[in-house]
Amino acid sequence: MSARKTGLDATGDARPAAAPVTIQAVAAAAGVSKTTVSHVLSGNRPVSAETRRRVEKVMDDLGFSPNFFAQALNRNRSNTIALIAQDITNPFYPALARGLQAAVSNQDQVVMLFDAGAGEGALTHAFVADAIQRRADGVVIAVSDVDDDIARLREAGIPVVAVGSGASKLPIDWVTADDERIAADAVMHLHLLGHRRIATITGPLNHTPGKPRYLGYLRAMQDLDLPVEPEMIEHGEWTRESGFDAMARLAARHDRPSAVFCANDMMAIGALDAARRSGLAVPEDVALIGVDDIDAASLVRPALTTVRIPAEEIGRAAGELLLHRIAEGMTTTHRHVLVQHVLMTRETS
Amino acid sequence: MSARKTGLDATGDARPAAAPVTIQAVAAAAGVSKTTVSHVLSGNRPVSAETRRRVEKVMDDLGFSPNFFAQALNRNRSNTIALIAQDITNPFYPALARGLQAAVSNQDQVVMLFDAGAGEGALTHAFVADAIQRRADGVVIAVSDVDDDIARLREAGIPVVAVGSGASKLPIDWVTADDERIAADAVMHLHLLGHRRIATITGPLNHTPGKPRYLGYLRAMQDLDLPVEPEMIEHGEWTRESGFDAMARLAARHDRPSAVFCANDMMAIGALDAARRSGLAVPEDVALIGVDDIDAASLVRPALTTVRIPAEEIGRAAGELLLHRIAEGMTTTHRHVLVQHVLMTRETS
DNA sequence: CTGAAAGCGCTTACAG
DNA sequence: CTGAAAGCGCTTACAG
Repeated sequence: MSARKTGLDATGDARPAAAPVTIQAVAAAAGVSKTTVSHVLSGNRPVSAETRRRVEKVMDDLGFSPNFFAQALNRNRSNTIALIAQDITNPFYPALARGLQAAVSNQDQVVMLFDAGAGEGALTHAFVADAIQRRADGVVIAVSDVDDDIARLREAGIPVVAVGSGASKLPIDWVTADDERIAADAVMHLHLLGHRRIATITGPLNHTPGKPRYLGYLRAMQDLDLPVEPEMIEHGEWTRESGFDAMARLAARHDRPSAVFCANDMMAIGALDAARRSGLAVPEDVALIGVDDIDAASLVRPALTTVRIPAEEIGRAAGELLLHRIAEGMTTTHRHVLVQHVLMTRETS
Repeated sequence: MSARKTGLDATGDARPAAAPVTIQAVAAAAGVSKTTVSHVLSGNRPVSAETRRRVEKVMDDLGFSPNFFAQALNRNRSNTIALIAQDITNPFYPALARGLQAAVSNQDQVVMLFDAGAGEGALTHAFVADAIQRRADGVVIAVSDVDDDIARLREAGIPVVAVGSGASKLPIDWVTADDERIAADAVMHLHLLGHRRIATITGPLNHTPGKPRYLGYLRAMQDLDLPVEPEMIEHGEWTRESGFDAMARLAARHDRPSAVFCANDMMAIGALDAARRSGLAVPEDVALIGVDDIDAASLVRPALTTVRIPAEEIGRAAGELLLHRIAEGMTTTHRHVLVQHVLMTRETS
């Protein structure tokens, strides 16, 4: 660690931890049984107003807080939801986490965060093991290609909802954006603006969301009776550099496109640089549209037109699905939610 | 929720949850006592190789996984660290979370995430109550002005490390960036480039890090024997708009600065827009430097020179401090870590 | 409306 | 090297 310590300071008072007060202590002080204390706590059984008041006062005076583990051991419920995220450094996941927290916290659920760090599947396996061992009430899994992990969770009897895995072959609750429609809507938007020669810079085609966004482009072009030309299809790797290179190639053509649908914002920002480098004005010479609405999309000049994926809402929906599933238990029916995207028209189109 | 459901599909198999296998069951199947099973699990007592092998095989066959709550109830340890973050939507916090996870996960600790959602203190109080109730082994608190919450945690006997609270009056472990030096180093950088007329756009001055960054500016100007002129000090609110406005005012002066230290990147990006709007070339007419190194800093054109705060390292340091504190118990000495920032020289200076 | 007692699934002195 | 038993702090039939 390249940190420098500034040494110690010794002003602190070190009170020993307060004596842990148990339900037993409360019962004694209130002159009732543990049973009764437990019931004023849970409300599972009527307690006379007078007794209740007395017990509550004692709890307050003693600062009683029921032991979470003892409760969980009895109820066999952890009130904890695990979120396994692909890469928390990607703003999509924090927003997802926030929505999830919002949806489940009023049910007294807390979220346990696992960040796979954009790494390989090994970490995810470990996280799933943790979630099982800690008896999570449910897990939201926002990592792709993890059917085996999902299966393990279900064997352990833990409800799962997958995010962004319309791709999963497993019967399971999931919520995702409609990537194919996102792409189609982006193309429609360009078409409405008068563009006919529309290119695309795709992501990797073997995975979600690269593939559905590509298919959406194709579908829209066909629906609009626009010719799909192989020269108008460039492949990127989600990165700014790959977007730059792809756009440079398109710009160099004598029959260059008048508009480009980029499958994400990073590539679109790269494309923006390349366009200007090639002396093309945006949007006059080429219009550009991305997907995601990352922070930088609105900070860049000209500000990027893009399709926003409501990550927070996805998190909220995932939380609601999970709560349902927890309440219902495993059944044979599964819910799927497609969350609505929104077109953010800015300056590049 | 503005989502549309696509209905249900009914392909799933709904295997009932596997019968929970206990230590008792393992003991029976292996022909030993629970005591022995417990010890092969914990390694707290020698077990003959032969017995150990047999028990381990049974555990494997039965898919035994010890009940986390029963363990926690006995050991009085949750192996859980709570992270209370100001606003997980701000990229600083996810990076912090990642560093924290990295530091504590090899000690079998898991992180419980609480996102205060940039909201007021009420939520933080609730989170602290949760952390206490769930018997977190420790908490990292990355919210400012929460001395009362910190006090409650200490009363409950829970170790705390604060992030970014050099400001706290409490004797406590903390880790933070050296905001005053960050500002001073930024000014030094501009000075080295030949600038003498250096302005600043500050953040709010009543809090960390607005105040220390302002003080660092003052200190550096004095150290460099540069005059501190009130006209060269503009106050912003961390936002892009406030940066824009502040820069517009500076640009309008006949004695405008040749360089501006902006206390964060958002304001610097606003300043960049304003400078160009005023017909000033960056960095030829005005040089600009920010703080944070948000994603957009390198995506904007010209790319923003800034000072990077290593959030992930802060998280890692906080995790290490916390682990220490958990191991040592409350003592009267406290550790403080100042994490090293790094100058990212790009195109605006 | 209230209690005594069994039980949740582990760990850990105590004893051999 | 191994076990029987008490105990961690709750919840919940069962009984009154």
